[in-house]
Amino acid sequence: MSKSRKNMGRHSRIRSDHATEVAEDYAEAIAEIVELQGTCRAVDLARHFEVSHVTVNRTISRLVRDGLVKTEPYGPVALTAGGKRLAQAARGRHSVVFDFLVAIGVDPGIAKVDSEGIEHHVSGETLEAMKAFLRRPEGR
Amino acid sequence: MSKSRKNMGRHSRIRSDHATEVAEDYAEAIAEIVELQGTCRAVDLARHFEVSHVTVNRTISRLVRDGLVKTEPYGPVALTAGGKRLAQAARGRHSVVFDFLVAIGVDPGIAKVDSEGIEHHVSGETLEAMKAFLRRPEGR
DNA sequence: GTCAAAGTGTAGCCTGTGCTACAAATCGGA
DNA sequence: TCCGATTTGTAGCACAGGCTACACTTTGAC
Repeated sequence: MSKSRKNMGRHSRIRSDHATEVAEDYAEAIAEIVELQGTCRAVDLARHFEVSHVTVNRTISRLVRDGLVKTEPYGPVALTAGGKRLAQAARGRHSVVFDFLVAIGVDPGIAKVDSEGIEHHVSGETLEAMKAFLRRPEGR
Repeated sequence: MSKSRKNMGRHSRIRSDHATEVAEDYAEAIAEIVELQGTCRAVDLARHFEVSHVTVNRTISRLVRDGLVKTEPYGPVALTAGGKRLAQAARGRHSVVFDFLVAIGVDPGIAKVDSEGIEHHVSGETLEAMKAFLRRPEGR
């Protein structure tokens, strides 16, 4: 991340936000797993994302470096305050996108997959438009 | 691309489709530039995506390798038949997503940026739902 | 308590996408 | 025609994200 993200143009911003996407996905997944199981281990994330534990390991290192996650050798993975904030924000966006897709008639199974990809590219304005749509009385 | 994409799970598929996204973006951009200027040079793409010409160069090499693009040393960049097909498909999806966002009330400027990110994550089913929405008589 | 299974860490490899710096080619205008 | 500006090519670096192979801890069943 040599440029300061703020000074990036639209296109390069779109491309280089992959790191952020990954961070959001991980934060969301960790929050979810902790909620379900009490703690989250690396192997849970490996299974969740269907990648090797090595990849998870290094991603977690980056998240630790970026202050989103706490962990100890051979110990579980936990979100920091910042990580929790990120997870909650991602979750909020995710659920709006999901509900929205279902509202326009997409099958929930499809909507689940698509919303995971779409959520990272939805601006605040578009999210508001989706929320507004969901508030319409006519419904779907 | 060691795994055959077909055998990938949802999550890994989502992640590893970045190469495809880039290919679609380039195909779309090349088609657009050719339409506007007659030919497309590497420098046009560099300006379009706001990346260095070196990055464009190597990306084009990959597209050539993948049979989407034709080019010669110091020559312009042209799409192969496959590249044109990809460009057209991407363009179609892009315009549906853009029109859809505008239809639900998103500012066109915002919709332009968001649709570029979203288009790659929209399944055929979701695209159909968007098209169906656009066909509604009530309009927005 | 021991030992195997499960989980985690580390080394080393590949590809993709970004860059700077420098070299070579092409093209236009004087 | 020639020279400088533009464009393209190449070398080499960094980092993210994927992997396999192998080593080491933890944990649980016996």
